[in-house]
Amino acid sequence: MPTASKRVSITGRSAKSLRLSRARRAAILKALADPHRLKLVERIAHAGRPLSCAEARAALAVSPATLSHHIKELEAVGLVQVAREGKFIYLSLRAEVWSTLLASLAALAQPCRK
Amino acid sequence: MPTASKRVSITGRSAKSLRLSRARRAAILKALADPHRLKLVERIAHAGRPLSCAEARAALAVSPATLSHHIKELEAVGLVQVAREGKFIYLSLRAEVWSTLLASLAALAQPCRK
DNA sequence: TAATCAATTCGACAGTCATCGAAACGTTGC
DNA sequence: GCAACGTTTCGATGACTGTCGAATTGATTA
Repeated sequence: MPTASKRVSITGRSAKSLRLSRARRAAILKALADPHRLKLVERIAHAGRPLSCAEARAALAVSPATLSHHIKELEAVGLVQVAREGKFIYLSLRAEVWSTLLASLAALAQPCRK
Repeated sequence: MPTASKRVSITGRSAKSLRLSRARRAAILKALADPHRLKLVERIAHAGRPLSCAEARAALAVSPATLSHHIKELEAVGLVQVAREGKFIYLSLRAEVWSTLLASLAALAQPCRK
């Protein structure tokens, strides 16, 4: 089954619809599968504005090294965007990736809507 | 913040709504985070009927031992139900758990609908 | 009972991962 | 430049995980 539009550059900003391969879906799910990272994503999503690193640290209670690792993980799969401003960083959710993931999972539950 | 209804017995069949803790959500996501298991869940969902173990093996191309391991993993988090009929087993998706998971993830994306 | 087949369990192995302390990097302000 | 601070990288460690072959269990059939 040949797939259509291929604009999966992770940095694909001007997103209309983007397609997630099963491997990529699994990678995103793996990034979400850690309790700390899931909590972090929740905080970012609920904040409604870019989340500072200090806020992230307060929410997670892990060492700076560990937090940095988790942030890099979420950034690598394209779920979270990292903005740098001088010394500080700010985290925000990539809405297109998130909604595409949800759509993929929702479509999966359909009993073959062929 | 105290949580309401607590009917999370995994075997909670007569489901109205069930609540998933973050830990449980993370556990389910971890179960989905493996490409083989994700593919298996897709096949089960798309089949529209209980999937035989032979079909699962054909779809995954792993050893019986490995398949058994993955099935147990999916069953442990309550995503998949295993029905035994003599020598054979049949796999089906727990719709309530699946829809609850999706609802949790979807709610997460709301920018604090307070 | 014996043989056969589906599925599971048992080790074992290689690879991955979360975690941290310590050191390094980059920015800000003195 | 130098000190302070936020963030990242490095190295190590302990725990977990996917995988398989071999042995086992349990049900069916000869």
